[in-house]
Amino acid sequence: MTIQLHNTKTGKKETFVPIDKNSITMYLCGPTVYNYAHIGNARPAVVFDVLNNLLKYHYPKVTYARNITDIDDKINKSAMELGQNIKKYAKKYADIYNHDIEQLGVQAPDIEPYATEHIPQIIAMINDLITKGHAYAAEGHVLFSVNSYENYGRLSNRNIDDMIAGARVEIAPYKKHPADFVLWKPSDESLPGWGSPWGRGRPGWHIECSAMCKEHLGTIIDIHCGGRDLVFPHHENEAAQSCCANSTESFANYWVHNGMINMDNHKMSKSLGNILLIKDVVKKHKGEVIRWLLLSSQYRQSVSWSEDSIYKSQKTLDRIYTALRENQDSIAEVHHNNIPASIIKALDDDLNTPIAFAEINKIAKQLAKAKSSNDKVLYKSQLLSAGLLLGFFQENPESWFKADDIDSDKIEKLIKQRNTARDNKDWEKSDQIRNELAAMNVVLEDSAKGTRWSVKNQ
RNA sequence: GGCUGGAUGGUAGAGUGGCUAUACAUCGGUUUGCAAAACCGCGGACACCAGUUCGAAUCUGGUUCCAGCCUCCA
Repeated sequence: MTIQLHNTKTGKKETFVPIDKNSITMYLCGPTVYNYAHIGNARPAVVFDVLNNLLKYHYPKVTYARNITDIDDKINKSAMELGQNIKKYAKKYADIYNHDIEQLGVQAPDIEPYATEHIPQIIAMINDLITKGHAYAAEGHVLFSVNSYENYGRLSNRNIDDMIAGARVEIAPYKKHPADFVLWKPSDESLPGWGSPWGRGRPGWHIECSAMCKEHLGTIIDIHCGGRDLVFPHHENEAAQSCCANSTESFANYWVHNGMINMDNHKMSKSLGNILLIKDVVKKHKGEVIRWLLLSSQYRQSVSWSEDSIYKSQKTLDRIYTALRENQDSIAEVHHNNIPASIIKALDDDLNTPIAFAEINKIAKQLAKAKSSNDKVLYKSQLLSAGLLLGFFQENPESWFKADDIDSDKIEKLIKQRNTARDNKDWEKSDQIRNELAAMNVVLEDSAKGTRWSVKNQ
């Protein structure tokens, strides 16, 4: 068994070699909670949920941490504009994030650290950086000195001087070097703040992740994940801080970054104003459908988001659930051992979910065609076991085709009436009832076994 | 300007130096009171130009176009 992962550090696909195969550590940069979570927040949560499952399939112990950044100027700004308590405001959106991604089948991580609960660790780390000559205090701020770290820029493959030449932002006067970034900044009374050797203040962006990684996973971790757009500056800075503060060569051995979501061939982003919120998407579509869509591209590629791609995901899952619905009497054994090797092989290869999905489709087809009870049990077991690993097919197939807000008794009564009419070959009445149900978005399917109904998905 | 990635059938999306990806859609068939679902089957693709090779959509070089990061971002 070897997992291959594309490592941003080297720009290559590499064989994953853990620091300690009996205890794997993985960290995902979770959201800064200042608004409703969008589908761009959902993609890493979903993708690395699968990676977490895969690692847990292979290794006896995996510690997966996914943080919540609940102290940030964006949070302060939003909360203050709305006249709300900043702490409560952040907590509210952290809970919403968790609730929303849960709808997409994302399991809770092993550890969910909050930045504000790690202020002492953050201050200690900043102290270390100052002591070791990698940071300096100036005008109530503490800044990381990029010149003090020769490897600065290596993760994101950037040359500091080039970046400064193209810099478009005004440089704060207290910075020794234009690329120096803030570790600690002063807070006035209106802002959240904590006592520190540099006065009352709050942490800058980046340091919280370094401190939380160290606290929960150690000074060097196996895998650090996040969105592609975090490579610079966030991860570059995290790596610099951590390596300097901990006096280590490496911070994370594997840096794994997911691609963006594209709407009309453009990244979904705040500046373009094309943000789609999870809460709005799951109002219209099943979470599992969205999860399928998010995993139907390999994680490093962009996802083309459209109504059409949602529809395709819906239809594909409908077909698979139909196969399961036809085989409800077969008793499947859901177990790791029943996951087909082809699926593990696909996932081991840098999380190739499209191939895994192709395999799932083939198995679903086998299941639909299966004649013998042995085959039925075999394929159903494979499908449900692989589904568990990837986060699919655990819903009851009957309920998959129903809607929560529908009057089942009434529908079944009408179906009974229609079947009486059919027995009497009263096709006119039969069709009239079918139309009546169709108006309620209910689709009927007659078979030798009786009449089956489903709510038509939009 | 610097650094990354891309360009595959109607659409989405993998992969491979010669062998059906897969899904959705279309078309034909089986089935059906009608239908639906399911199944069977048929097509159809590798941006452009050179080169390497017995053979390239797959390797190399170039061209064009697209996206991302360099500024908050997942």
